[in-house]
Amino acid sequence: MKKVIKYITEDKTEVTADLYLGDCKDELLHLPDNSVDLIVTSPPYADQRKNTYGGIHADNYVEWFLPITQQLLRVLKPNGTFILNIKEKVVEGERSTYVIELILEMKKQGWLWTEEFIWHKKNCYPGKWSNRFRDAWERLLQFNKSRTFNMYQEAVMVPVGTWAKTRLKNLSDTDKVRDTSKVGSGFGKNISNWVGRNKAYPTNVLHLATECGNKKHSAAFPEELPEWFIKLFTKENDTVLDPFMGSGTTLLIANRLRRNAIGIDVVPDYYEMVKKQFTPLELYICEPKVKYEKHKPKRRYAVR
Amino acid sequence: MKKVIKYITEDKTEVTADLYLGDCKDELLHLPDNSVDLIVTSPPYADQRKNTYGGIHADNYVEWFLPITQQLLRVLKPNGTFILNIKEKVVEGERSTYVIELILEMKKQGWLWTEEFIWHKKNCYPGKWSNRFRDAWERLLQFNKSRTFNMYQEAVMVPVGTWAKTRLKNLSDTDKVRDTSKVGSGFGKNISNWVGRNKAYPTNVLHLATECGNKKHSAAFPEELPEWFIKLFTKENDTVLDPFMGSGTTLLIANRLRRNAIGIDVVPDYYEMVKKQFTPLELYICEPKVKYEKHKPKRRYAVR
DNA sequence: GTTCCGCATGAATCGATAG
DNA sequence: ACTATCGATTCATGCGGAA
Repeated sequence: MKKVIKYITEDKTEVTADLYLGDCKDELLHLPDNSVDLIVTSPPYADQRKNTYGGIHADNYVEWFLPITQQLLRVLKPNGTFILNIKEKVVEGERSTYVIELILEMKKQGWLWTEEFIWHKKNCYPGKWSNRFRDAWERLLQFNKSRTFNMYQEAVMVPVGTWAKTRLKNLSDTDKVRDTSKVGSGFGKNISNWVGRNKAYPTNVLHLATECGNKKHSAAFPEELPEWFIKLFTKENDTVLDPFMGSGTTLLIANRLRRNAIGIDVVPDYYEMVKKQFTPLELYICEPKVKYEKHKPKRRYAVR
Repeated sequence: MKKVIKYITEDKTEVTADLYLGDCKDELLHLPDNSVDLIVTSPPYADQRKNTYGGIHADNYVEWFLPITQQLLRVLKPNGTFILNIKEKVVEGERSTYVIELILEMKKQGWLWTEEFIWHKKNCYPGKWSNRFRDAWERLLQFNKSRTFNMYQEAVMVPVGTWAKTRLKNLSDTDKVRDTSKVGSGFGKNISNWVGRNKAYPTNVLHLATECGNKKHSAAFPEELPEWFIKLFTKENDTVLDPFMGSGTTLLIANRLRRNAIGIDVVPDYYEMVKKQFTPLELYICEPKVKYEKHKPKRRYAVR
């Protein structure tokens, strides 16, 4: 099953959102070879989310996942990137090893394990104390088909530390904040050219907040996470795939950043929910780009 | 070779520091079974520290390390804990797999892999590459012999004078600006929210800086790291072991916290340096315990 | 005694050059 | 061809000396 939603932005750029309902192992067969620039996904963890995904047992997890990664390897472009958000769970007081076993098996498939980013979750509720240690991080495994993958580092630069404040004396605090938010919105590339050296390249630790407000969806995936990787590994009009789209956060961000999106989910409720999300109630008149992009761009749409 | 240094604190408590010079695989044979409460160590990483430790090649690392973990398993008490600080390096554009292979092999030895803490390094090594960001984290793998290991969470949750307060006291503008900018919405966007709290909420991510001021030795091991684990996994008069003691940071902290310490190192220079460190020039008059341990306890010493 | 500023120093990584 | 060494790149921290 397939549904294509096409957006035409004010500058005549088309970005699409293709939705598939079904097991991604099967639905991925519909995608051609070497057609996806970035895969960002957060598959169901072992024995998690039993109600929706049926709960894959930790012992069978690798076996279950490998046919999918085989397909992902096929559809990914030679210079594309696969970001896998996963964390092993604790079973009877011990950490399961299916994640590290999966890494070793994927290498045998031909994947390169190029990096492991850490998502360092920040506490949303500073006043709330628990009697247990909070699990404050998750793995973001990066896999590639080639060592020469595409990477647009300037898109995700961060403000430099205060040690360089002598250089920034002429800039006010509001200037700095405004520059930051502008970069954060995903537009206005290469601001560092005219701001000077007040930006630094980030590290492989992402210090982001967990999603606090939105508890509608089971998968609490902060928007900043896919946004960061989409900006880092794709350019406009590239294609982003999420084979376990869930509530569709990755797709939404991809379209917002003018990337084409492909989403797959086996759960009809998720599929319908995302479909609705991608169907605006009205046609909007296109507006010109606004400086600093505080809003989400209006767009016309068509369903074919 | 062995050297025992005994401290007698003001409340008649004795804490000792045992130093061994030699390969820890051999020296560990001198320790009795089930005699150590906590092992905290940072072995030489693969292809690292060539000038001092010879540099173990990544391909041989697991084979080299397993006999040592076998001994560590023997000397650790049934309810003790082993904290292993390690990080794989990049080889030909890919992350080495020797660390995750080591985990799998240690499980075969009987170890339980119970937790993985993350050391998020505030000041990581600089550099820029076209396909990679700076590496800002290291693994702190926790292994146990039993699921019912000793853990004194109150010690690290308990307030003041510890890790949390010192960190917050030095809260830099970098923290505020950068964290705020990275998080678009919601609250809890800022570490400064923690200021004023009298309790540290423990997570499995430790956000610490390396110490690059110490020019004498190469051990960039921040004191807070062993301190945190020693408080978490031992009580006073317990025994802490570091089979790769290096500059002896772990031992020093252990004694300071009134834990017995055992250190091993194969490098004579390190051995001599640590020995000197544990030999104060004067006898100090004992002082009463100060609340929250803001000071380093004075102590008498004896060498036998 | 503060605050400020200059400076060396890192468990790094890549690509080119040398043996 | 394959391994070993070297230069270039980069940024936060804490120390010491100065204002």
